Amino acid sequence: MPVQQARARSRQQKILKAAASVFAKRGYQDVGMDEIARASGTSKGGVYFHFPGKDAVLLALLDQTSTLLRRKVEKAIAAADDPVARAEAALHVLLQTLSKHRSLARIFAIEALGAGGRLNQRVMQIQDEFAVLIQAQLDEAIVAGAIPPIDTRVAAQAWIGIFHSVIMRWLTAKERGESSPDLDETYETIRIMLFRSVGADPGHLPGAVQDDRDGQAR
Amino acid sequence: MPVQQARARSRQQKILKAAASVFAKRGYQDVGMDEIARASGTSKGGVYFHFPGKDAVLLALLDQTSTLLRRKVEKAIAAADDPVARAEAALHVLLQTLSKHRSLARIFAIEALGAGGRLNQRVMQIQDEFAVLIQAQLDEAIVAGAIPPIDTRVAAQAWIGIFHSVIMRWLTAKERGESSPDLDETYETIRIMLFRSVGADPGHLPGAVQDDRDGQAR
Amino acid sequence: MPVQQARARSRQQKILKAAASVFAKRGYQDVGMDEIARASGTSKGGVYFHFPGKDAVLLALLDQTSTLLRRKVEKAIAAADDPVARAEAALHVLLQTLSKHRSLARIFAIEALGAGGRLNQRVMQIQDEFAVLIQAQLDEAIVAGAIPPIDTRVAAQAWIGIFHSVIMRWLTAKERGESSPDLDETYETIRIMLFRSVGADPGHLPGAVQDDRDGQAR
Amino acid sequence: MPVQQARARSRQQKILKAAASVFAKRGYQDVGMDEIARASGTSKGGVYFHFPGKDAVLLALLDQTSTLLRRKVEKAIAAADDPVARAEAALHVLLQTLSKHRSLARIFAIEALGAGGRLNQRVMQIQDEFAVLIQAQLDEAIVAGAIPPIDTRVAAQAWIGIFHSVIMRWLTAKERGESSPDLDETYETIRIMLFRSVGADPGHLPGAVQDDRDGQAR
DNA sequence: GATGAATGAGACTTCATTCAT
DNA sequence: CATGAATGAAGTCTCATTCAT
Repeated sequence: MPVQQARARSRQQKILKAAASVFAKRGYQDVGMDEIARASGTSKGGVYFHFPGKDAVLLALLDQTSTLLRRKVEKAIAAADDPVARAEAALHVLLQTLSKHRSLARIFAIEALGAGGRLNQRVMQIQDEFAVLIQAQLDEAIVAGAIPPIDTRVAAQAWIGIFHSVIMRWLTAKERGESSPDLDETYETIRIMLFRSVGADPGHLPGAVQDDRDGQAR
Repeated sequence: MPVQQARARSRQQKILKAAASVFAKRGYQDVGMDEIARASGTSKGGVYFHFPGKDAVLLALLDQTSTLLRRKVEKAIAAADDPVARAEAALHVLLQTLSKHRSLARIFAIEALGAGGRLNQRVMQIQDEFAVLIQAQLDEAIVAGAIPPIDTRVAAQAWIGIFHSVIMRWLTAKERGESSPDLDETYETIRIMLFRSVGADPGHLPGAVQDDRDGQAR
Repeated sequence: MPVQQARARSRQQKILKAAASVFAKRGYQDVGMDEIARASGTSKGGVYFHFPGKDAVLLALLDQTSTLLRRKVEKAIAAADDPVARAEAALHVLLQTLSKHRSLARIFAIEALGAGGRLNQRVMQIQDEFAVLIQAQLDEAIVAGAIPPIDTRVAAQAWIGIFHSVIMRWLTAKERGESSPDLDETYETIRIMLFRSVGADPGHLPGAVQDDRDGQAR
Repeated sequence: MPVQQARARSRQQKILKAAASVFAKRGYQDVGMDEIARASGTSKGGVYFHFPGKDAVLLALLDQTSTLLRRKVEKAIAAADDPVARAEAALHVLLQTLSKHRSLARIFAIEALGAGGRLNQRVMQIQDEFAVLIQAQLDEAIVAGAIPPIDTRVAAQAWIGIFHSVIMRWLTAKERGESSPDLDETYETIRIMLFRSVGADPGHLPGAVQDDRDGQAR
């Protein structure tokens, strides 16, 4: 029955969308299945029909989102010219995408990390996946002689860490009494640091041009 | 009544120590006051006599620990020679200290995230405090001409992000099926990246020597 | 879904009935939700599904009971011949009904007092409602010239006070080492006092006849 | 050691006074021993040195107050001229005294009644003691031919009930959204009802004169 | 006598999950 | 497929009472 399957999928999407919204607004821990159900226009039993449990909802959300993100990242990588630019483009597109989906950003950066056990692991795994993508570009860059040899595994993870810190600052600015930082502006500095950190010349790709291209591409 | 006060203080310390242990082992969310009490050799009511609630226990733990850490960091900063080295020494001593107190590291990096908004904010605040320390060194470095001008606020935060990623990898390596990374080795790469990221010459301070000096400073 | 709703309503009734029983037997304060649940053949969570808290159970009990009582009282008022008799009939039927439901009597007169301000207020409100009914009859009696003018508001409240004292004595007789008073006998005296207190002639309605008529009215 | 005994007694009085205040303000159930201790300028252990438990504090308060009240009532009875006036004077002085000590009124009429078991019993006992005093006057009145024969036990209790209702209305007026009733005015009606209820002529003792005399006597 | 830290039973409440309808 | 009533384990917190100092 493809009709029913389609209905089921759409219902699942509705639930995931609603869950993303409430998780971001009130925190994974503080949201009950009741609330997810209500926000989805379903009943508690309905949610349980589609997902085996509360953490499965978040897990599905993480998986679905990370798949989409990875696709975007891969596209961005493919579109860039040289290895280091490719690595940088990966992070840049990640940042730009999440900056447009605050809920998802919060879920990845805070909610799922603090949700304990399985959820935590999955987030780290997803980070790993992105780190691997970046690492591959850095490896190429070394082979190409664009940057000096370095432990690219560690470097890629460090880049993810930088990225994470930017997102966190942005997400928690209001709660900390700061004005929300301008991400584009912040990223100017960040890109320079990324390039320099691996020994690449930040000057060989003028920031403004890069930014414009990226912005239009999406 | 210094006698009773002394007893109270020692009991508080006992509770905090026990709490650190159980929070790290089984997660803030999964630990009940029962468990904290049992681990402290106290009763539930005893814990509540000293702390108004479970989150207050974690809060006290964070505050106490962060104070100690800041002291260490300040000492390390004072002991280093030039501005960039001071900034780097801050992170290095942080890493070395937390690597010796896995429980505390886990609580700062992971558990506090799942403990609700207030705790969350506090962790970010504490990160800010360290960021400010680092930022001050970078500012000096720029004034001294050791590194080119840069948005030191963003840079300091990025450094914290790098540091954070190292800690997270180390904490979750086992759960992710990886072997626990050797932090000293990892840090070799990290330090180079830190220096380079702000345009400093990483070569001017050989790793081994740096390590030794740090060791003596503590 | 009238099926589920029917089940829910019946379950609520079961809970209220059980609560009335245990509250009367062991006192509102000494009864836990555990006990209410057990007595209802439900689980603690089940009680909380239907009532937001322990005091809400008592509140619902008071409301439901007072509605039933008011209906009885209004019927008795309608069945009596002259205004003063109507006022008296109101109290009489109240007494006769509560004397058959000791649990409810105890809950209204004693338990609700120890259940905190809100419940307390509600009981006074309910008393007010009955006082208003009586006051209306006394007002009519004055208009009809059956009794001399008087502050009927105060008078009605005084009647309630008399009624209350009878109930209290009856409820606490055993605990005070007295034999439980015969309410019918006591009421002989009470009725005379009620009539006299407002200047009515108590002789015009012989007790026995009054009693029979009341009995039929119900 | 009479000195120590005196100190002990004064400390007890301080505790009782403080307890009366906090019980009246926040309710017996909601007040903890901590609060009693703090309000007494003592420590929790200090309260336990003087009283075996929380209910013992309230019990002592009830006993002490009721003794004082009984003394006043007996004096008022002795001062009145004829038997019915004596009975009425008992209630009147009770009302006037409690109207000047709202805290105590609330404790007798609400807190202790809702406090369960022993406390409840004691309040009813105390009510009995006053009822007996009144009953004795009514008995004399019957012997003297001032009022027709009646079950004086029931009558006396009914009088107490009327008295209780007046106090309750006065105590809870604010919470019920009413303006606090003027007790003197209310009592005009009440006295007439009291007299009439036992078949006495309320005219034989003009209200105003009676009131003035009573007021001056105290 | 007094203090206040400590106890521990028990209160209320929440919520992920199950399942009859 | 969906509903929502029901479950029950577990959690946080309170507080009368005890007792070492």
